[in-house]
Amino acid sequence: MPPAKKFGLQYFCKTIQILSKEGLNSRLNMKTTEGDQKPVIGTAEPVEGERPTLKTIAFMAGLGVTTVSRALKDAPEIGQATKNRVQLIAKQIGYRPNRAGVRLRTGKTNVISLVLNAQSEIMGLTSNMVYGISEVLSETPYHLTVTPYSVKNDPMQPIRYIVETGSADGIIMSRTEPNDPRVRYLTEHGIPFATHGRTEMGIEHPFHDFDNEAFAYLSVKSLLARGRRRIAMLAGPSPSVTYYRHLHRGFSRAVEEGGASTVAVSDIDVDTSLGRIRNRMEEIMSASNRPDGIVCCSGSAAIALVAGIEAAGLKIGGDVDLVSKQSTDVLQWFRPQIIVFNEDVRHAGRELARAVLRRIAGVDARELQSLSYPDEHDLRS
Amino acid sequence: MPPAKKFGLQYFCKTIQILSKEGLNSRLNMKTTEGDQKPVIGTAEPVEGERPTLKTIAFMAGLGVTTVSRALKDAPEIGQATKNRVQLIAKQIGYRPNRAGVRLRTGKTNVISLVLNAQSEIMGLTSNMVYGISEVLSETPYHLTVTPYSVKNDPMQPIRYIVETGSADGIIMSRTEPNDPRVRYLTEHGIPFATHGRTEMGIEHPFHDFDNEAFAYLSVKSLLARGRRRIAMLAGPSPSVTYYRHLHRGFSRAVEEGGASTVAVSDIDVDTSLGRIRNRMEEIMSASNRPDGIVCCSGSAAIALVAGIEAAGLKIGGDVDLVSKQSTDVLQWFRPQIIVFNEDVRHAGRELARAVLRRIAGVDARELQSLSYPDEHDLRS
DNA sequence: TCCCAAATCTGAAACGTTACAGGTAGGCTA
DNA sequence: TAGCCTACCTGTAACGTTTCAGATTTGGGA
Repeated sequence: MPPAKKFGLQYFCKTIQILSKEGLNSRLNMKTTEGDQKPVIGTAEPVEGERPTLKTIAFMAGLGVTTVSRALKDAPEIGQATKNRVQLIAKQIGYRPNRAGVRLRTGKTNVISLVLNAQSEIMGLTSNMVYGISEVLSETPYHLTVTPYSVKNDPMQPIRYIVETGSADGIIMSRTEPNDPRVRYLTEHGIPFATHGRTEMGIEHPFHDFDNEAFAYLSVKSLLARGRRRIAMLAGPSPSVTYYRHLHRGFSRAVEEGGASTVAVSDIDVDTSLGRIRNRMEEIMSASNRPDGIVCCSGSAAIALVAGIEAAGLKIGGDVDLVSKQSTDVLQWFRPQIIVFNEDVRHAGRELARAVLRRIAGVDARELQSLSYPDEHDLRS
Repeated sequence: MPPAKKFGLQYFCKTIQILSKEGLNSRLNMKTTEGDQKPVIGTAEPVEGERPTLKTIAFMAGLGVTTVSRALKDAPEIGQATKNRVQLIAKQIGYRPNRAGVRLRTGKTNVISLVLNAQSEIMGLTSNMVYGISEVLSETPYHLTVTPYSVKNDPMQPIRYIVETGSADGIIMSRTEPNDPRVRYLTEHGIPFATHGRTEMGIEHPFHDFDNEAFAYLSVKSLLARGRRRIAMLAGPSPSVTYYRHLHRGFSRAVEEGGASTVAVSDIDVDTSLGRIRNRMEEIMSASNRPDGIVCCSGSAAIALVAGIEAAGLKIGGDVDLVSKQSTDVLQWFRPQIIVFNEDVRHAGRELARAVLRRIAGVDARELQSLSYPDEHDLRS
């Protein structure tokens, strides 16, 4: 008979005592050492190839499955000694709850879903977001699943899918619109979520946002400080996305305050292909009323902008200044040097993950709203 | 009594007939229209707030749950008429199998896990990989979960977790090593996987790889064609990663063939911070034995390289030429123009996803190995 | 007319977990 | 001593699915 290796004699005895009740062994349907009827008990190694379940622990501890389940989650009706013992066994045999079992019984998935637009990739945004979220989730039982959708498709589609199939406990999504149907839908259905970006629909929900108004304002200010008077902006996607408005608000305010004028940049935005941005920029910079200061809200677009500007025979820093937002540090090393403000998307990911988790835990949405501010790195000053 | 809206009289009658057996209604535990005993049947709308299950369909069709389950997966022992009927009902009420139920019963998770190194982000790699994979999975019942690990941690850790908890049906991972313990472990455990990158351990497994040897070879060739004689390379991560060797093989071969010489680039690689790359590059380019041609295998590193080169007072295209791999199209617009070869990571993601799925389906590993070739975009020629 | 096989269909059990509704033992009060 | 309360533990049922081992029906051959 194998000795009760690490659990001490008491557990062994208790188990034997339980075993003496007739039929228990077969009722528990446990593996036995071949030939005789003595089951493998008391050993602390993960003995069987199969994954341990509550039943395994219950068998080893000589307890009921229910008791084990409760002991593992520190329920008040279980004695402290029992809890300690159960938790020790669980740890030693490497017990991990079966997620399918939990999910089937409770409906809890332990999944957070990141819903992403697969078309509009702003340099480094997706990856940093993913890593930021993972960083937080890795210390929890939650897993991250990614649910992308094409910009041509209905953004509601993945959301509906998740809700209808109950495939996540919480959702993180970006590119919010002022009146965002996803926010309305999820709120109505009581599904916890957090958005990267704000809305303007009177619904309080968790969000994290970069202060694009401040970014645009500061960007224009720094252009004005360099004596630029004719300011243009390559803005966030379509006007339907909320931060487009923030950008324009900050932009207009700074331009007005500085008594400068604006030059419209039509036909292109940060979702446009870099080739088109370059070409259109060349046109714009070749016109007589060309801007002498440009604000850009995407790092990769900025590189294309520069290409267009130079194609028009103009010089950054001389004929025109450029300020850009960046979400990696690549632009820091880009020549000609441009003025950059950093958006820490990884941090945003962390904030969003924390927000959904706390929302799931029942925290009021208003406590889960945060803003982060542009961080200027002007390498030229 | 509600009419059998869309299913025709026969189903209605059949249902009624079934219902007439006493107790069936309560046995099925179905909701009934309040007051009387007539259950809601035959209606094709998703009537109840609750999600339909097999039981719902069974009830509506007047069949057993088992039959419905089988009918939905086209089992041979079910009559064609029944199949059609069941599938129609399922479609109309929007039935979707409960993943937890399936997973608990069969052990199949319908999840593919992408295991990622969260530190070494090569510009655009992660996001494009994610999108490529999703593109393929979106047409299947599979979901994508992302499991990142820090480069400081044991790369085996996430793999072990997935295997031990059975949390995915297949795994996609990158940064393979010639003798990769993950590949060995997964092969031994019979878990389907596909790697981005090859191994050299005599184990046949599905992979997709970019031909880095060809990339390095062609890069050096194009430098030689420009009259460059002293060639250097900023190589892939540590020598422990397989593609490092491929790069060097292609590099050495081309250098030898051209009778050129090499300049070692020590202390930095594509995993190093861009700031260090820039500074180190400035040192290297200030030395007397500086290279006049450089190969770089990461787009973001290339930008830092250029910064270092220019800091040393040298001119790209004049004093030195630079070739870089890129996995987005950003470098296309970068000035000074450098020679670029494209690696289509999104395509790699698609290939990898298809490979795991086919591996799960039992296809031989040797049929699931593919290579993609560098695609030159030299804007200067 | 009867019987057998093929064609369809069926309920029960099981996967691992948690919720529910108890059960038992021991100590305290009356 | 009985009765009751508390502390601790228990078995059963259920979540939705698939598998197993039949059950029923149908049709054809003898």
